[in-house]
Amino acid sequence: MTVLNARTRPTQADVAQLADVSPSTVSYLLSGNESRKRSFPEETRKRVEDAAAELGYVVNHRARALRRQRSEIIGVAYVPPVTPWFDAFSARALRHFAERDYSLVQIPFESDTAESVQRALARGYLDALIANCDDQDNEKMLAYATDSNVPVTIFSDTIVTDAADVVREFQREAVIDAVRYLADSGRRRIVFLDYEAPHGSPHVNLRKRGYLDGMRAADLSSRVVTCADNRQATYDQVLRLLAEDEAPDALISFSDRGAVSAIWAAGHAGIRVPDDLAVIGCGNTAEGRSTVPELTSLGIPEGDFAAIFDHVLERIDDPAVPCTTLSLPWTRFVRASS
Amino acid sequence: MTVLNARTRPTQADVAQLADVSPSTVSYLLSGNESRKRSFPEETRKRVEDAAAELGYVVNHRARALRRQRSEIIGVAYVPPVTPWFDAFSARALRHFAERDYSLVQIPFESDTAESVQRALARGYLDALIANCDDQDNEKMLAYATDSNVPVTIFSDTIVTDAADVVREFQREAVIDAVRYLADSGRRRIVFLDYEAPHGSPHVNLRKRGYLDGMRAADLSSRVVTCADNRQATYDQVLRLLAEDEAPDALISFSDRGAVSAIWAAGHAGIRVPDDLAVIGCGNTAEGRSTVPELTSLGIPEGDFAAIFDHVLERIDDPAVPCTTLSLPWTRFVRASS
DNA sequence: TTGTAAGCGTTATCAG
DNA sequence: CTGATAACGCTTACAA
Repeated sequence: MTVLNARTRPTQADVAQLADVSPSTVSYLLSGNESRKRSFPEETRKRVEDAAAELGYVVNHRARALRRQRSEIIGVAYVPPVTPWFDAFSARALRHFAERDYSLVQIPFESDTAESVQRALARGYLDALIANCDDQDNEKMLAYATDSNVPVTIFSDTIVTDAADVVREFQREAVIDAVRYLADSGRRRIVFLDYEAPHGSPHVNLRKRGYLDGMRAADLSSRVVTCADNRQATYDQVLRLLAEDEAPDALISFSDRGAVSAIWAAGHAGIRVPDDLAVIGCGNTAEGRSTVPELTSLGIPEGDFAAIFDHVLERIDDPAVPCTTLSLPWTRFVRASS
Repeated sequence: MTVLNARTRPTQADVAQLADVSPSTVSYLLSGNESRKRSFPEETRKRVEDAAAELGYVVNHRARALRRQRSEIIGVAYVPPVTPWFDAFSARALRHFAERDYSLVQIPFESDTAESVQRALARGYLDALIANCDDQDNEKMLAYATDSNVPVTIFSDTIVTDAADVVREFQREAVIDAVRYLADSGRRRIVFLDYEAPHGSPHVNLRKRGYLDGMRAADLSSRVVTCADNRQATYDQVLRLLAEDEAPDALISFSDRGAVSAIWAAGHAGIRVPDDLAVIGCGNTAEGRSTVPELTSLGIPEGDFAAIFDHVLERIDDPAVPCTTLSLPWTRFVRASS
């Protein structure tokens, strides 16, 4: 004998009572699969739907999650501050999963502990996790994945594992290709703008690697300038660089952000882009599109995330589906700056 | 008669069996309150803890959420792209709530529909929601809040409601104060750099309002320059502005971002900041700290979010706690640029 | 000090 | 076509 609590949301039992059917009928009609639904007469279905509408019934997610062993929540983990790329990625994920009735949540975490991700995975309120972080953190993700049994997807060009789906971007190869592209168009003094890794993380800098390999292949002598992680500082450094006797005729930047600063610096040094100086960034972010001239950039092609998302859903549906390695090679988006 | 599924995580029943106690004992010991725990002899507790460790038991969040009617997940909703301010805010929230055993998730949503927030609230997997958006979206949040019964907190200087906690930032008053500050230090030609609202949203621009009111109070004639939402464009506009005959001797920008572009423009026009031109931004973001000279900015003081977070927790613990209006007035952070 | 048992709201099996 | 009924894993009176 339960007194109906006014503060509490209506349950299927309430709907059943009002529609004068059994709770299981309500369950079938309100959240069963389509074919099962069709086995009910139109009249019953309407009665139930009306009753639900009248009471403002909406399914209790907690109960459903327990019973179905599925929360219909997918998480994307990242280390703040958010990058424009990650922003775009989440937006695509949000839409893709929403169409399939999944919620998407972002889990920001601190790189040293990754505590919030660990908590999320241990508590098990996620059906899957997509992590966008460096290899150091990726290793943690793999560990959490194995002892929480939650399907995890990571982005890494180097890690080999069967504990998680891995997305390969082939960053190194993309930069090699960019160097070749510049060399082919006659550039000789190509300089790489690098950034110090945050927190002295020891992860491999594949973009720099690609630059060095590319330069060696083109038989050009390489030069790396390490910039401070700060627009103004980058700007100043590029300004000095361009004032040198043997000034570069092309720049490849670790990030679009650095490349944008370089374009500004060139502009104010009276150096024409791309005529006197070609500039290429990495990331293919929105920021690069709003400079004058527009920035050529290397990055993940838009529109190809679907394969990743779908594989995540497959793994949720059937845990026996094996982890795979997905290829999502960076593309060269040639715009006005090169 | 259930066969223990190998893929399934151990339950309290498994722990109980191994430790040779009843399931409720395990529950009390592993997730009961402290005083209850102390009523068990050390020996039992140790047996249970050892068994749990051996099996790698971790509480099933879905079952607990159903039973406790509480998910211990708090959401912060926002419209991408993320702002530096929101980044900082989430980081503080993450830490504050984590210390109290709550998870924090971010819910990005699209401003026109707010569908993902609606879904999250309807499904009820959040114990509370903090939304950071403009008044247009805030109205939606209020509607969702009332029909989902989830405690919601919004940021608004104008909305009056008892359906949600409201945080007042007093942006208008802060800008009035900034104008007075500039006027007192002898500035006369103070210009406001404004931005067009995205998607033509009709929300009140309290910063501009404050500027206009402040100028009137100081008996100065006002001038608003509306910039495109784009660093380069702002830069160019400020450059033109500074080349005028009656060039401004002070700028107040709607955002730190715009103020930073202004500082750069001044630098390249050979105009000294702050001697010839004072610059003040809004938001007190990290970006402003990395310019030369450092940017004076208006914004929420760091370290005062605790009151907001604690009130959220109070409302979770007791739904009868009434909604309040919290004051978190913007402060003037005077640095080198003014 | 510990165990029994009744739920939390939903889904799925199975019988009618 | 519909309705009992038994879980899902955990919490918490209440009983022993």
